[in-house]
Amino acid sequence: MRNFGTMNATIAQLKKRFEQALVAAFGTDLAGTDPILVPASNPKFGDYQANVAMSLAKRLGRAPRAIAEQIIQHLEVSDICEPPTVAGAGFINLALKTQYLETQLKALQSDARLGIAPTQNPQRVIVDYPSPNIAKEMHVGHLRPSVIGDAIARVLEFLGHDVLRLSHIGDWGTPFGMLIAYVKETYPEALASGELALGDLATFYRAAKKRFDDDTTFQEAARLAVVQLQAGDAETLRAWKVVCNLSNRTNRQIFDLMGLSPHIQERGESFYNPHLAGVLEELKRLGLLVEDAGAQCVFLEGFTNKEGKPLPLIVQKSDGGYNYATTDLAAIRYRVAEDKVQRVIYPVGAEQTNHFAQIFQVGRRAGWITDEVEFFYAPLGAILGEDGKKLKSRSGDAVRLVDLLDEAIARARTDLETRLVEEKTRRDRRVYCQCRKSRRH
RNA sequence: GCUCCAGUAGCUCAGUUGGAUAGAGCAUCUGCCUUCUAAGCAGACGGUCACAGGUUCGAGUCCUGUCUGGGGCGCCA
Repeated sequence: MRNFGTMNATIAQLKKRFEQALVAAFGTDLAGTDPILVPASNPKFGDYQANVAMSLAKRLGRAPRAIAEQIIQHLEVSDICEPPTVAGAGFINLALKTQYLETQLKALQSDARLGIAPTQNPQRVIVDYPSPNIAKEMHVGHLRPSVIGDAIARVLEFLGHDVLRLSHIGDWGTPFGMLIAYVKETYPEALASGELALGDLATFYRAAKKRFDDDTTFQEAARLAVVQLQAGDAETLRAWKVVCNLSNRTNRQIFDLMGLSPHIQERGESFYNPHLAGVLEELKRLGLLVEDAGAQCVFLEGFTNKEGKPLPLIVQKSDGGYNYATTDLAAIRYRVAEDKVQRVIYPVGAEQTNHFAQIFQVGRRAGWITDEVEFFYAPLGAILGEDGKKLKSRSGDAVRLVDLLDEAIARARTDLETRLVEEKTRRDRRVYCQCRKSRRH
């Protein structure tokens, strides 16, 4: 059951009255009949309408309007509504009494919770927060999951749920390998000193990406760096830690700028790293794992490739590395087994619909996701530029989030100042006019 | 090729288990506020709900097909 606020309580109350009226008018056969009470389709019909008379016409073998008339003869709602009326094909229209509304509104006004009762069955809920890859700066794509995720978390918390805010940051894996390989190759002194301003890192990232795209031997070096990272190589880990700390500080500043909850916990890909092998083992034990072209896969039901063959979800690459899907599966397993959640919400861009359907399917087939726990993917649209395409900077990269926020704040401030000046001018003019008017008399 | 999402007024979108004459904001036009390049108020205009079938007392809503746009589709995240 949902928890009822005041307006919902009104609907519940009216429904009860209708159920009583239905029994009084037509007998106990109709006990428990849904009165189909909904908000009025148009304000001119009042506040609520009951559509049950039409639905009963065939069953009772009588005209809907006659049924409606008989219902309202037995309907006792005078403490809440004006006298009900029958209209159209057999609609019963209800208008709330002004005095009833007054009483309700006054009650809301004096209630710190605005009439919203805490939930009857609080759950442990995880809300997935935007997961920037910390090898890169946050960009415009992180805005929506930030704001929407935070809003969802606040609403659930207000309702009385135990909300765990987790940022599944990309602090591991391929982009890091590329970066580490590039730093090792081009700026070994920065690695040794441990000093890297993030701005430099962003530049490094672009240069490394170009290097990665242009040179196949460098791609190999990057992949090797990932393996070294996952194998726990000391120097690689040192470089990794420096980058993590810098990046986390910067991201927290951006979170603060957006006014996000201070209670966001970082639980990134590195957190799940020790659990990945266990995920593989369990999938293998369950008979879900299949080797294909050197990669460890789970073949999916309902997903096919261009040739119509079942599509694999790759959980271990042919080079031995793990990927996005593996970490997400580890997170699913951990959240159920260790966090003991009843609900997990992922506000993530809509383009990942397939990915979530796939990992949820594997999670269910592995027995981690049961009917007792709800994994909910909340797809989000993208923020588009004026050309209707994803918002890009002039150089073609995604717009940096900090730039976007700075500009938004600057524009809002300019707009506010303009309005304040206009308002003052208007006030002065009004005073002036009133003076002239009063002088005339 | 397969698959997911979307298509409602000029624009941006609501439309709650299928219910009344499909709504709102913006834009446009008209009028009002007896002095304002402001602001507001009132009204008007504006729809084959992408298209074609089907289900039924009734379809924007459910089913089937078609068209258009967007996303995704083996070792990125």
